[in-house]
Order: sequence, then C-alpha cells, then structure tokens
Amino acid sequence: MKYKTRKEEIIQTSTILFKQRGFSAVTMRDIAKAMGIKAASLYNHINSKQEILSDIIISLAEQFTQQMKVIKNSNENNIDKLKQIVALHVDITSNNPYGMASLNNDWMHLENELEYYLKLRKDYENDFRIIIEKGIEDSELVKGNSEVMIFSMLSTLRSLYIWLPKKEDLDIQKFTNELSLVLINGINK
Amino acid sequence: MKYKTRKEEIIQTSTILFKQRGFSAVTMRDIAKAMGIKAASLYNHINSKQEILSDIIISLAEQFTQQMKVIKNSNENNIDKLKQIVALHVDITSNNPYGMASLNNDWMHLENELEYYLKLRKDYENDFRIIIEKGIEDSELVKGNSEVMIFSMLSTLRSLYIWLPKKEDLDIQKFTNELSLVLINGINK
DNA sequence: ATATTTAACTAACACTTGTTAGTTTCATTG
DNA sequence: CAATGAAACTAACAAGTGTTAGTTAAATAT
Repeated sequence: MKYKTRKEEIIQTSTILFKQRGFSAVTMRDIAKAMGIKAASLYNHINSKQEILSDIIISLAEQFTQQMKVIKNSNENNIDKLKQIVALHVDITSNNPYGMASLNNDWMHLENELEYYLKLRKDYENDFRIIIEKGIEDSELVKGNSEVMIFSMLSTLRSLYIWLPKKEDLDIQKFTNELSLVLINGINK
Repeated sequence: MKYKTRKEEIIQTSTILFKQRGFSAVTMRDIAKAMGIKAASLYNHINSKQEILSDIIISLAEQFTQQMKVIKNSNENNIDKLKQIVALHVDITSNNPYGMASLNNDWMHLENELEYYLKLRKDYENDFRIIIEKGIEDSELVKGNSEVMIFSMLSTLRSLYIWLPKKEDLDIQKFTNELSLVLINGINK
C-alpha cells in the first residue's frame, strides 16, 4: 500500500497536476480521471477543491516557518545559519517537489487560509532578514545591500522545486554544499 | 492618450490581471470589467484569450533570446558578459514588470506558440551555459558545478518581476551593480 | 447472518466559461 | 448630407465548473 488514506492519495495526485498546470487550470474531473474514478467520488474523502490546496500549502509553509525559527535561535554563527537555511530548503523541496510549486505559484488562490499563510511567510522572511543583518553587523558578510542579498538567496531557494526533480539520483548532501558555496561565496575566482 | 491602440490597452490590462491571479483564473469578463466594457466588445480588437497570452509572452521571450545572442557574440570577457545578462534582465523586467509574471508562470498555457516559446528558452539557456563554461575554462570563474551556477543566477534573474515593482523610485543602474556583485562575488566577507 | 461502514456510482444543480451573431451608436470621411 | 467604419452593446450558445443528493455494491464488524 503506497498511501495511508484515500485522502492522501487525492492530495498527492492533485499536487502533481497542480504543478503541471496550476490550481485554476485543474478541474475536479481532471483529478478524478487521474485516479480512475468520477469527480463526485472525491467528495467522499475531501470537502472541497479549496481544502486540497490549503492542505498542500499550509503544511509546507508551517514546516518552513517553524524550522526557520529553530535555525534563527540556535547559537551558531550567521554563515552557518545560512548554510542551514539552504539545507532546509533542499530538504523540504526534495521531499515535496510537487507541492512546492503550489506554495510558490498558487498561494493567492487560498481563501480561508490566505491570511494565515501570509503571516507564516512574513515571519519566515523576517527571521531571514535578521540573520543576514546580524551577519553584516558581525562582519561575517560583506557590507552590502541586505535586501538584495535576501532577494537573491530566497529567489534561488524558492526555485529549487523546478530544478531538483530534473536531477535523478542526485547526491543531496553534495548538492547542498555546492549550492551553499555558490550562494555565499559567489562564482568569481 | 496613454495607449496607441485599443488592443494594446486590452493586453496591458490583461497583463496586470494575469500577474495577480494567473492566466487561468482571469476571465474575459474580468478583463472587460477592468476596462469598463462588456466581454463581447473585446473581440472587436483581439481574436481570443489565447492571443492575449501569446502576445504578452512571445514578445518578451524574443527580446531575451535575441539580446542574449548579442551578448554571447560580443568580445568582452565572460564576467562582463554575465554583468550584461544581469543588466538585460533588470532592463526588460523593469519595463515589463507584469508581463514577466506570465512569461514565468503561464507559458505552459500557450497553445500554438508553445513549441516556439520552448525553442526560444532553450536557445537562451544554451547561450547562458556557454558563457558560464567558457568563464570556467578561461579561469575567470571558480571551478565548480556550472549547472548550479546557471540555476542560481537564472532563478534570481527570473524572480526580478516579483521584486522590482515593490521598489519605488529605484536607481536602476545602482541596483544592477549591487545585484551583479551579489551574484558574482557572493556575500561572504 | 445481519447491520454498518466505506467508497464508488449516476444524475443533476446552478453558475461560469470563451466565443459568436446581430445590432446600435457615433465620429469621421467623401 | 450620406456613407463608412470603429467600437460599443444585448442576447445567446455549447461546453465546462464545483458541488450535492441519492443510490449501490462490497468489505467489515457485531
């Protein structure tokens, strides 16, 4: 048995379709067809299309925000904290390569949970900012535009979902190190 | 007169809505309402919803691919070529902050032009790869994983559309330099 | 064996979708 | 002034949307 519950199976199937075409372009009939059943049967297991989306997004967002707090509050230096953020993104993304697409592209279609999602994201980004700015303050990072640094790192980390699934049998540990190196030390010789 | 033709006005209006909600979630009635007319009236100026999307995406994709070719074939060193790629992205994105959202998120909804778009993108990425690999070969860049370098730079550049519109009265020249610095030299002291 | 639960089904709903046809309004042109 | 053309309109279409109601068949529990 691959899935614990039928609901999980529906969510997993939806996640794949949402990544390919986006939440709005996927119909309940599409999801049902992919599972070999009729659309109405889905409602024996889930309450609405909206519920599928928020189940996908909120659980991921909570992981990020919670883990980020742990990293921020640890007592390592700021460079090592940044490396742990990279590892966090690689870890969550490689375990949920499809769901990350919804988190990135379809969060605005959340209804009841939209506000909660925005708060999670804001908390996450604030913690990120604090780490970068402390790193500059403590002379671990170059004295530059911290907003540009955050933007650059976060853009790359958020795009992992596009890239990771293309790499079969990737050495996660090695990749995390290579990515940290590029993000932190750049590519200039 | 802000727009040359009514068609341009429809495309501009659509572009803003597509960025907010995505192509599939925006209806012809939404577009019409935003312009203060009825949906059927749009068809005096455009042939289909699909045509709006491809008008937005293809023109942008052509700019990137064409300009990339110019950069690749110039006779500067590879670091300077990379700086020019950063400038190219900042330039096109700051002039089309909304359209870039469709290019990034809704290209898969292209129908007739999908194949053409994919070719443009592939050509662009190939030229990018060649510059990075020559940079390594010529010892301008560190000897690292070139794929990770391309992924990291391109992810950041592709995300500019999210970030640039938030910055009012931004000094484009200065920002381009700061971003180049972060992407090429990293953030480590 | 009987009762209950699980998970599928068919049929239908009210509404929304992109698009077409035909008409009207009105400024510009001959 | 009459004719033209641009750009709006109303009305409608066929297909597709998420979802509900009620039913059926098979597995599980009593």
